[in-house]
Amino acid sequence: MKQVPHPRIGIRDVARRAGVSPATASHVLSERADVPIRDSTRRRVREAAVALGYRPNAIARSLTEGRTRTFGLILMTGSSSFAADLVCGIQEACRERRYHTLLAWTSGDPVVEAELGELLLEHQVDGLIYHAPPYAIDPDTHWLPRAVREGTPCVVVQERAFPAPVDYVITEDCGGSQLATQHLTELGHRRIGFVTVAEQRSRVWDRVEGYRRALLDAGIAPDPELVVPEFAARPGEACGIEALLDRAIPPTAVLAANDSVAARAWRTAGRRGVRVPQDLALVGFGDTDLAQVLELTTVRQPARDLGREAAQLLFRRLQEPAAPPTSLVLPTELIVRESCGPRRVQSGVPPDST
Amino acid sequence: MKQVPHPRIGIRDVARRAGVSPATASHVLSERADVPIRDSTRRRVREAAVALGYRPNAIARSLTEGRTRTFGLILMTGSSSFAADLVCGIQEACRERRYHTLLAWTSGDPVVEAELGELLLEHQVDGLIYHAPPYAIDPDTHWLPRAVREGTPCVVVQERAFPAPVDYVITEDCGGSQLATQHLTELGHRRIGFVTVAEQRSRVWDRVEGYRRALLDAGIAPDPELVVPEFAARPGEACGIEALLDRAIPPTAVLAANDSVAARAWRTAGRRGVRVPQDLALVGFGDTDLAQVLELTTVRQPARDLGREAAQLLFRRLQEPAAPPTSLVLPTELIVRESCGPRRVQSGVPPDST
DNA sequence: CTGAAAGCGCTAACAC
DNA sequence: GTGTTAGCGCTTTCAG
Repeated sequence: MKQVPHPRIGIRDVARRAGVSPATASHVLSERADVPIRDSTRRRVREAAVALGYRPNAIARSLTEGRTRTFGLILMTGSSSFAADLVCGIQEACRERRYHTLLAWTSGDPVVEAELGELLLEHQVDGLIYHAPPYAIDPDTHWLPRAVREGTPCVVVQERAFPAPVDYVITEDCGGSQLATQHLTELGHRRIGFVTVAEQRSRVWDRVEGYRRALLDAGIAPDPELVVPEFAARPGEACGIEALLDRAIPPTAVLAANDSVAARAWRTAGRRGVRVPQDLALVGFGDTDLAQVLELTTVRQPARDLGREAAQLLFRRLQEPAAPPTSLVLPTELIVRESCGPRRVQSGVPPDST
Repeated sequence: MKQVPHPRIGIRDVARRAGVSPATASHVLSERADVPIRDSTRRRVREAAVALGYRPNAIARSLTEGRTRTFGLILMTGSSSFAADLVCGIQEACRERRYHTLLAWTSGDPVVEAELGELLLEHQVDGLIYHAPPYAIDPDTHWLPRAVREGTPCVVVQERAFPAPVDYVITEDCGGSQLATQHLTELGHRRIGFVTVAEQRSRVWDRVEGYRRALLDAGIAPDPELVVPEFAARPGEACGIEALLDRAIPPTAVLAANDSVAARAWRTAGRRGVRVPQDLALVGFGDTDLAQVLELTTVRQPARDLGREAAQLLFRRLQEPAAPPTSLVLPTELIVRESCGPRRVQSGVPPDST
């Protein structure tokens, strides 16, 4: 019956019970190997701690140590699946070092973001992980560049240029897209479309670029007509897969800027009687839960690794604050599932024409 | 050029610059209306604070105030879309009160969970929000019941029985499922299947129960043959939608325990030449991003509201620690999209037989 | 090897 | 109205 209700017990209680001073207790409880303490004392302190159910107060500790063992995470992302994996990766990397994540997940309002960011800084986070769409960021007024100047390390995820000296982790989207396109050409497709997204995200640009390169490599001239935005610029305008299917000679294969666009394209095509993969090969981007559920061929972005590496970069910078800014590029990978079907014969071209 | 680099400035600096004592500065900066302070002084302090770019240290404040303005969130959930909405809801409710969320997102390992939970407690979170599958929890040894006993308020999300006095927020799944099933009977379906999930989650039970009730209401005897698990008990065994389609008289409509099961069913059916909605009406559960993308008829669970209410319950309990345990049940809602199609005529029964 | 004392940055009583 | 003092719970020199 060691019921210890409210009266939170502190290190002095442990010390008293073990018959030592708080300082000694602190030394053994913080596993400080460099301080020589008699083994019998060590044991006594530890026993006292368990007996009392001692739980160190991280707040007090933070105040003295001048660090909180906490990272702030600012998240504004469309794909919750990506975010979830990212978060899990971060937490994985943090676990062994007993670091935490203080979360600021906004729906995209920069004002809210700034407010939450400020809050994170008040809480003295040891570092920041930032993932948000690249709206214009003024280095002088935006909270993040200021925080970086004041010495808070920051790594930005999935962006390449940030107006402050930060570390980057990104995925190799250009290569992934190239691989995916090549897969389509190898399957026999010559007329391949791309549904992009409105925002001029550098990530999406890379994907279009990879697509272009693969086309060129296959001796196909990229047709600007076949690259269309998912969202209409003006209401009523045909957009996305619809626009592509409306072309005089519609593509036989389509890449989408992300899995969600691909999934929508799949549905829309189906409604028009265009079957995937029989009539249309489709590939997504991201390998989110959507792609997994739909058996969608896609380019895998290692979101979990992204999170893990982001945290690692932060840890590295805590040790070496002056290390040169790093950009880590993680490889993508083509995941072949069912949405492209087997090799097909191009219409108009006889099979194995000899 | 008010470049203030590293030397973090504290409240004493502000006080000095304003020509007041730290205490006074603290009073005005914490917006304490009850302390009478001359307006001119107030202004001076505030000006000094902005001029110096003062940022309060939340850690120090927490230590004195005895609370951290931080909630801990323990998340182990299958659906990232649900989790994302939940988190956003929590953050929404926290924003105005300047509360934070310390996150522990585990992949389901109870050992890791306990470790992270302990960490949250060390960080002195003011409250806990818990969402995880209901594996067996021993009230004597599990960290959460212990934390509750020691006085940390906790609200558990989407579970009904927890071996500790906590508050609950759940969704009205039984009613939602009933509504969905009723929708199917009204569409003319008499043979309706249900794909459940292996885990005996109380949430899923509710969904099956609602389905049964609606069947009974429509004068249809529930056929146990039509309730199948998504995952095979033994490898190789037919399961999920496959098992249902293999029945002598397969169902014309199927409810799934969640959207992801529904999405898989859709794909699997398609592969067997069974079209949704023409040959098979399908309804999901959750209204996750999956359902939205697929135009899947589903039962909406207000995940965001769930998060908001969870945080509210915590706030309430901080004010009234002794308030009786509360269970909040949030309404679900049938979202009709495309996966059930229009009213159909039951095979064998002539249309509008008069 | 261990303890005493100082202080992290802030707020809360209580003087003035 | 405002300043002084005393901690919050812990770690950390630095003596002993």
